[in-house]
Amino acid sequence: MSGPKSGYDLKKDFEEQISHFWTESLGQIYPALKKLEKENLVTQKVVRQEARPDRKVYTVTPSGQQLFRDWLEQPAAPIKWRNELLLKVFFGTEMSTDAVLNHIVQLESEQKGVRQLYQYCEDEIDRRPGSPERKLYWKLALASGRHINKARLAWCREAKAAIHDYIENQTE
Amino acid sequence: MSGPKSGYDLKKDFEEQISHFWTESLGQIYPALKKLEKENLVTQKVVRQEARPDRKVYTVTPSGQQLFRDWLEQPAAPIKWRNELLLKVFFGTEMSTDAVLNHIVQLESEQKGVRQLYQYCEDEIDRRPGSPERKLYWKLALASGRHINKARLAWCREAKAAIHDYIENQTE
DNA sequence: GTCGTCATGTAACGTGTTACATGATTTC
DNA sequence: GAAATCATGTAACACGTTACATGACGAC
Repeated sequence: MSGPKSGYDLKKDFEEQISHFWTESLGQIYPALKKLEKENLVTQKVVRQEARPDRKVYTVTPSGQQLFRDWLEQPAAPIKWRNELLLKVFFGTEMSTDAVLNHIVQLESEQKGVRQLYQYCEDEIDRRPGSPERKLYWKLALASGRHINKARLAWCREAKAAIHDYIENQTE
Repeated sequence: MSGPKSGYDLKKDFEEQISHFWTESLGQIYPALKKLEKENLVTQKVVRQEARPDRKVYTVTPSGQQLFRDWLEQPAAPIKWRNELLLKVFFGTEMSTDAVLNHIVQLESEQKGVRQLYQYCEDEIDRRPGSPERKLYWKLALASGRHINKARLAWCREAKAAIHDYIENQTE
């Protein structure tokens, strides 16, 4: 985000700012930067350091910025679903009800942790420097995660109740 | 799901039953079935048909079922996030507010369509034959989608309001 | 006549993760 | 003394999609 960055810097940015909705590994970033340089979308500058490996700092070129903006305005690709937990719940008939409940309880406690993380992140945004516009969009992206998180927790409650209901009607 | 199936059958099952949280292409399914057969987790049976290509029908072996059950009870892998729309919103500072709003409005109308689809699916489950247990888990998996859908729509409303708010405070 | 469905599969390509390799410095 | 951090990168592998190929049938 804004300003010259090395591949390593980018990875850290991804992790702390947008890991909630996007992940990228170094094995992708380094080759990508090389490719972008070949296409003149970024330029490289080697910054020598003492007692530390050289940093290769990249800056986006005007044509790179143009391409980025064009990409930004194009409609986003739909999300591809790959939710292993739901797949397992779907096949719940092949397990004991306890095993299914286990999955749900695990998701629930995981999501309770996520909820706290979001709270912390939102406070962080306020504390950090940045323009109101920057903060607005950062918060919006976070807010989406918060809504999804809430939805997951609501589902956990509902799912637990539905399974308990089923068990009771079964034993009657 | 239950009973011998061909690769083609599987693809259709994936599409109509679990496409909301899992996708799989034929280019994955056919090689996978071959591999599973080599490992004795499924057996193949060729069913000749007239005026139609032969069907290769696969049945899960006992050891395949055991492995499947073991897999089911193991904790699910966490979801990897790749939400292009949120990534674009996050970089909203590089676009006009209108362009950002466009993305949100598009998501909103898409999700309104999804909402109707979920309603239809839930009615379908009731209409179709199946054990109460089978229906329970199918509905639970669907319910998750419904919650997430609702969360997305709520976020759209919130996001639109936040951006409009920002615009108003800007022009003052 | 063209398109979609049934039914299989391969091959090319693109995407993404993980492990490995280097090597000094700092922290526990 | 071990592990994490800084910083780069490559290579092997695994995962996934798409296009292609075949060929008959039925619907429009």
